[in-house]
Amino acid sequence: MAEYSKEEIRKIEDKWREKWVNQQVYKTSEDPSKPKYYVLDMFPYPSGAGLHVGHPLGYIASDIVARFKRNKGFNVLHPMGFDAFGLPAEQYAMEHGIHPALSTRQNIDTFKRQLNKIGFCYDWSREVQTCDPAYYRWTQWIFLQIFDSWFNRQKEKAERISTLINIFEKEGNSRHPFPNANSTLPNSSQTRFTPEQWKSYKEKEQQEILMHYRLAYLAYTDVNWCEALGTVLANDEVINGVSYRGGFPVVRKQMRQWSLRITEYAERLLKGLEEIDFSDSMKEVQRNWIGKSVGAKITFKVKSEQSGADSLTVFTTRPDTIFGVDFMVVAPEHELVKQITARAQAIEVEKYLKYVESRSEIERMAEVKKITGCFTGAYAINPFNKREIPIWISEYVLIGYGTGAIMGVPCGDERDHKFAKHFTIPVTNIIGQYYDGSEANPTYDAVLENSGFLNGMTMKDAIPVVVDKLVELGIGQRQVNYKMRDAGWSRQRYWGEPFPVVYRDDMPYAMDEKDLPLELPPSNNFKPTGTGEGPLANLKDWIHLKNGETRDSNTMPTHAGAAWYFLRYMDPHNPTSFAGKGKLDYWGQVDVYIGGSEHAVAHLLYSRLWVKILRDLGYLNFDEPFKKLINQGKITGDSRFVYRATVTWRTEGAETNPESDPHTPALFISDGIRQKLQQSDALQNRITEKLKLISKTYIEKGPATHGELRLNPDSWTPENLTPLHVDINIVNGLELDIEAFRKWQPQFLTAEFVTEEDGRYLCGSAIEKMSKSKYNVVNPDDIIEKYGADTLRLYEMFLGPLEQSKPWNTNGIDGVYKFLRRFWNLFHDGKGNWTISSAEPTRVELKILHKTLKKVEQDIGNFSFNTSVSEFMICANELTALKCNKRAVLEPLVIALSPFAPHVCEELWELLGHPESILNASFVSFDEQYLKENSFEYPISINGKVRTMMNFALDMPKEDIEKIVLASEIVQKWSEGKPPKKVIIVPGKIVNVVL
RNA sequence: GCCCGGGUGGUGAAACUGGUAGACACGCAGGACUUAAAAUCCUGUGGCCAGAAAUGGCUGUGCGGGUUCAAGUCCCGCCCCGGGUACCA
Repeated sequence: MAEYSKEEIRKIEDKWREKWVNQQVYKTSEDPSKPKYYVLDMFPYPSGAGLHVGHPLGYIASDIVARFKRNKGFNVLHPMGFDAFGLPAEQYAMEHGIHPALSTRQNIDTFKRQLNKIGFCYDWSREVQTCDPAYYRWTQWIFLQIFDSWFNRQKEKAERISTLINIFEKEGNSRHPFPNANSTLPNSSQTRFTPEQWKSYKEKEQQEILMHYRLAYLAYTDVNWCEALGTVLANDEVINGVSYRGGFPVVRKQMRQWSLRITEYAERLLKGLEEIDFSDSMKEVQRNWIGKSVGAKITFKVKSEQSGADSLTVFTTRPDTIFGVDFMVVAPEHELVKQITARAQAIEVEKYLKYVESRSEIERMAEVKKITGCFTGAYAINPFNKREIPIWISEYVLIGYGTGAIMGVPCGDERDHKFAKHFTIPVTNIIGQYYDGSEANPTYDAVLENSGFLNGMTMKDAIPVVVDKLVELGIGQRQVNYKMRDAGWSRQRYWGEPFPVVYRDDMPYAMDEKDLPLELPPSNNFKPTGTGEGPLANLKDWIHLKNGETRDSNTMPTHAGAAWYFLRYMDPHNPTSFAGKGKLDYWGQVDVYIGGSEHAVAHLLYSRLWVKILRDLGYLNFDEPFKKLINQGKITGDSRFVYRATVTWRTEGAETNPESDPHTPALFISDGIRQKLQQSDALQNRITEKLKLISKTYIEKGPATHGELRLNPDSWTPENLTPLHVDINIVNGLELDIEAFRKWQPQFLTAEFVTEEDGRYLCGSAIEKMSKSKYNVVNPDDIIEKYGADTLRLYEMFLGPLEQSKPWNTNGIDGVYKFLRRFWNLFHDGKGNWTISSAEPTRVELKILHKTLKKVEQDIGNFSFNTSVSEFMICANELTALKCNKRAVLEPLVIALSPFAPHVCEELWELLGHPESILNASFVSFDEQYLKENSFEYPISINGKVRTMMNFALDMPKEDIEKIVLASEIVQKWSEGKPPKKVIIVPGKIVNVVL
């Protein structure tokens, strides 16, 4: 027996960590007799830096849910694994010469060791690693299923490619045109073929046609090419024209790449959002990414000198504004440009196209407000009033969206208005006073004017009228557009899944299933070839097969392995399928998925896509992978800075930077002084004096080689302060431990300080991302060393709402630590002796128990863990005050607390005489009946209406009951028409009446 | 610019569908124990005012209005902070 001390905590935690592993208490198997519950964490990328205190936040939350659900009688699946393919390991390999496979394995070991210290109840027997051939065998297999599928738009689902071939043989592609409007038949500009034609095509031509339909397809696409990384990046990996990793420039380039035809699923991905429980912002981000817009396609007749093209098709969401069209704009890359440009404008247009071509992606993005453009000399004819509308070219119209052409309505669209003003195109006002002549108004409410047959209608109402008319005239139709593009799926990288295909006659063919996995060949050459081929192209023997076939030199993006890992957990060792049908059906959807919001688009969309495809192909019976998503907030670091006075130094007259020499004595200015510096000449002089002094001692002490060097104190001005990150471990609050700082890094050994008046050196602070280079990382191991894992868990939950981002600080950690000791002491006397009693609990004690159980159960249900922790603290305080040590009260509480603090609760549970792990105990649900029987409800009516029901506890003090009786009389009179001035009725405490 | 969040004590934060604002915890102050310190425990703690005291009054949830018997919570306008996103027609 012992007190709850540091030593005891360590003993308890070590003991239980070992027991849990030995007894395999976390091992889960399917059990049809119990309801299932699947709690999932976003699996981590095992970076070299290990875990910091931010990582476990979500894991602790999911662990609490998992343990709680298990105590509530659910069969809980709570696995963990590693997203182990990816760029950083490869980058690291190139810099340090350590193979990604090795560094990844080491990093995973570190992660697992750290995770286990925190006491998570993961079933490690289900661990998956995406870089394991036994795993990526199935990633490749699923890829092949996608490759072997097409999207039947009539049935709105994926089907096998063989069904498509059947259709082609019977009816050609008349009912199933190419999904992509730009696709054409091989060596032709036609888009339709008959069954006879289909049969006449050669193998390669048929394959080319099928490629236009496959859900995983190979095509020349505009890709984001990053020269510095030597690879293609997905749209979401490019931020402001530079790569999200490294910040290198990215350019558009045509390359033959694998893509997933996610656009076919745009509508289903959008609809699916309605049935899943994601946060509003998360759904919004996905909706924006999909970017659905409903409108119409309108074809205008074109009048030009050339006879080539006679029509121009635009996409608009506002067909109601058709009478306000004052110009047309086509994208510079639009094929019509060549065909309609007038001779008189040819030079201008040529010049403009050159200019556009010269603009890099970054420039275009940086200067979106710059208005450029050029008139083609051709006109479109408004079908309703026959007006001639000039056709312009401008880079603000994108070739990739809609039809690559728009109708310009300056009175209603901001950009169109700016364009018109810039090129002095007259503006037609169709919305009367809604348009003030200086700014466009995108209203839907205006009553239309100058709009022919639409006059007098509101814009909202006019939309369907116009569209009907357009359809009737055969010059337009309803059209839905999506911003989302197909997902680029090739990476010129080594450390990823190879594509399980072989090329024959330049066309890819699926590998035989029984030859999977196609293992990543060993290699130490990770450099991209620079020609657009992946590093695997360096391995000639691997790329070129003996029979003349070749392999793909690219690998899949990390999203591939992550797009289905939650399915593999259900049946991780299955050698014959990605997961057995029975197990997939038993575990089904993930009930709760916890992870960061940074995966809002990529990972979550791809996972949703893969599940939808697998479902369409009959492998799954659910359409959405994640029922509920919780985004835990980020824990940010709280950095500390010291401010170094920078001076130049002279060496025989020449000046150099002092920081280049580690022996330069450094002078650091306390933050309080720094803030007053600008206003105070006295302080400035003090610093200059100090610098002069230092410069003297420096010369005396300085190394011989620098004998000529002399600091130049006069070169210092108040602006010359350089902030340096300082290790947060040698700062207490804001106060720097000066001695520790001198020892921290050799160049600070002789550092001097300008301190506050009380002699302390105060640091500056800033909230930033936790990172090694900022010296603000807090390692969970250190917290566990100091307080134990249970305290860490409780404290991370106590810190604030799960979804909220917050800076890490340990200010309140003593509070939860003290709580654990108080809880421990309910079972022990002050000296550590076990003092549990089997006496009957009193009504008050039972009330405390059930109140706590109720709140905790509700709070966990709402993922409101911070208030749960508070509830336990209140409970412990109340029971301590009552000196309650009764088994009937404490036993249910240990179970309730065990998800939060599993180690200490297991220990107490064992001491209470239970040989089985507390994980298998049953959470005692609060007794609603008991709470009801011990309180009564009193209706409060105001002006005759019952406004509220108040709950009163029976054990409240006598005088309070008297007040209630008084109040009840007053309320009675009130309803008779004599309202009191003021009545305050408070459940259980105070009643105050002012007559 | 647009779309989501969010502004509550010295600090982290509670407050269910409008019904005691500040639970719980940190910090701080005072006290107990101690030769002393640490640890622990107890008491107090939004601000202002009155009172010897118990206590009482006023005020208070970013700012300005409104609805209501009652507003941190609902409505209108504005300011600030965080996140996402952007020539998407």
